Amino acid sequence: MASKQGNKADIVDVARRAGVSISTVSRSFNHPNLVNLATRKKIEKSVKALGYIRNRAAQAMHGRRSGTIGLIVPTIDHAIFAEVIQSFSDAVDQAGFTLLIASHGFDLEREYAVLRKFLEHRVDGVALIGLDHSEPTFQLLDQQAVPVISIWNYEEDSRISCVGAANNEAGELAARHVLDLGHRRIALVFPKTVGNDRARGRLEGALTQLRRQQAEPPEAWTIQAPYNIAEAKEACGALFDLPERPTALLCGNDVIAQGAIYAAVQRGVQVPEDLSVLGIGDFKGSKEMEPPLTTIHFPAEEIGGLAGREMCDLIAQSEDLKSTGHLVRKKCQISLA
Amino acid sequence: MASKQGNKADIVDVARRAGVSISTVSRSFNHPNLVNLATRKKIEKSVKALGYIRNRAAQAMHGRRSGTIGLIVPTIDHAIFAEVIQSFSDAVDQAGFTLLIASHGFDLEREYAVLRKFLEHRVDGVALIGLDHSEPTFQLLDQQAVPVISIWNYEEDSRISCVGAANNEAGELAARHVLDLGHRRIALVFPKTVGNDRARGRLEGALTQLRRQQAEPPEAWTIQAPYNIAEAKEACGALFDLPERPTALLCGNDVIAQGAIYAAVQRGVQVPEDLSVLGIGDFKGSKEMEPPLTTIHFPAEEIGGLAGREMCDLIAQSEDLKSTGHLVRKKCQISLA
DNA sequence: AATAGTAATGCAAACGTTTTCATAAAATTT
DNA sequence: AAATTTTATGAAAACGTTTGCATTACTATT
Repeated sequence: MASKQGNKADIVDVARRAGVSISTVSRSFNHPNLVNLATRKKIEKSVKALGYIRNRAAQAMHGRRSGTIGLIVPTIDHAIFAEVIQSFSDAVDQAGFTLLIASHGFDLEREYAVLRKFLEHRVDGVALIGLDHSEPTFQLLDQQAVPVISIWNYEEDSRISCVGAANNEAGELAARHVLDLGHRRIALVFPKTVGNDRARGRLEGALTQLRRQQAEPPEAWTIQAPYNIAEAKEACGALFDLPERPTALLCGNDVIAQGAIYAAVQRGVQVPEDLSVLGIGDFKGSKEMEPPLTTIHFPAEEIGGLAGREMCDLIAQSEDLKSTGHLVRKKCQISLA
Repeated sequence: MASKQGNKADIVDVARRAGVSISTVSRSFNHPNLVNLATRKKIEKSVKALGYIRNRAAQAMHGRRSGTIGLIVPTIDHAIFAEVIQSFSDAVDQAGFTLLIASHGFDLEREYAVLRKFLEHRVDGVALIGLDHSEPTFQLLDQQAVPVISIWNYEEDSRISCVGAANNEAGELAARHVLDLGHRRIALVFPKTVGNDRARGRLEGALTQLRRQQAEPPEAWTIQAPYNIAEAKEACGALFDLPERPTALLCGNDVIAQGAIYAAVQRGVQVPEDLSVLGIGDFKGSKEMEPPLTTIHFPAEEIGGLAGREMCDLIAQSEDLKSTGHLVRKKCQISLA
């Protein structure tokens, strides 16, 4: 019975078996250069023999970092969030952090609840999607002074640090592209914009550009579709069945655009001859479709990776206590794919 | 200066401000019924005033559960894993757990490393994808006696608990379907199967069924394509350009099938008139394609949710110490979508 | 050979909780 | 009114680490 009744070995067991004090064991993990090589070997052997695994919860109690970062997203099951989650995860993994993740289903009150839960776990940093958050969320972040970063949107006057691209520019670029192609009869298909600053920015950017060129679409050509290929297909189908059909379609994201293309193919509407369809997002596979989808590239992977690295930096800084409380903002470029 | 130099309030600060002992504060959180209502109110007020947030790391140190579950996946950025992650996350969230997530990029050594990291965080349970894992991984799980569940595959003699569907049945069902449609000239497009028991099972199931009906495809019609729409499209395109073209295509998953359909459309091959394409996975949007994709439904959402609930049960059981060490296996049904 | 410095180690306090046990006060029973 | 039970609370030990300080044993310097 190397250990007590509970089967798991702790640092005391390791120390006993190696014939040294627990301080030495602890040091051999955290400051190996302060420990004699021979002693270190003995400890290592003892660790192996007992199958000892360090307890980070206990470490975290010493004001040390917990080694975790919390990521809160609206939803995981989403082509583009999955991409950004992946690259964020890779970046923080590389720095040795463990990722806590939770989704709130686009409900900002649940977002607040998740944030509280993460803070109970003493995450070293928090990452959120977008810049639309509830006032209690902002206050809690502020009060707890936890390093925080917003992923996805760039805004020069954001309340918290952010890494992302400008959605309004994406909308503008999309609009400019179809205008440059010579289109004047342009329709818009966007998801609901309440509580969704991403979609709102894109829509506003597109509208601004269209108005500037006196090509604002009539009401009947400004339709809503959720982020869902089946419903988008149906909504766009209804649009195509109108007596007056647009010659170009600006879609809030690629899923909607894919639905639009399928609706067009279904009706024998030739893309791009009869109709230009433009997406935003540049999802995997969009370019490979037949007919191919033209789309504005939204650099999700780049944003996620950059945000992850920035998050780690922020944490490192906050550790130095010389934390200037300085916000960081990084802008990634959108482009025509 | 309500608190010490460090700005964050702890239970001692709360107790002082409320004029009670820390025991009482702790009790009012964990066993509120043992604490006088008036006292509880005072404590609550103090908590609010100080912005106190409980420290789960400290709780975890008392042999209490950490309240976390670790999920290790090959990759997050994957239509179908994203779906299963989402439903697993929802299920464990609902039980109050926090999810730790990490991806290993199909590298079983990294999987082992991630598992170790999770165990350092003293996760209450671990979930893995599939049943192919390294021997050290199995041994570590065993030795640490941590509740563990495998998501995705069902196998009646699995080494660890599992919740999933039978991939070989999916392959069989797919093959039977095209055979029933009268096809004899059938090609197979599957991803690499080494270290991927999902793909291997499907492929074996399909081959078994085809052989049974003397319709085993020639070598040239058994091709490999990664889980990637662009490469799948290209690989299938090459297949279609062969002098002898199959009349049906069995694809290892929907992404490959989508690539196949695009390759067909690109060449003017009519689906389903000239060619039947069958996918496995039933991704969002597969049915909405034009031409639509027929696919075997793999119940990812159901599996994730079930696995999440089962994971929580396993943890609850292991707490009771009467842990029989009994494995749990749940089979979800695949079906023609 | 005496001194100063360095390397290696141990002791004990600290971290923020939970929980067992003891005790005091109040409510209930006799 | 005394005895008993119940309710509410606090003191202190415990959880598994890290770390500042003290101690010892070398090594290098004079």
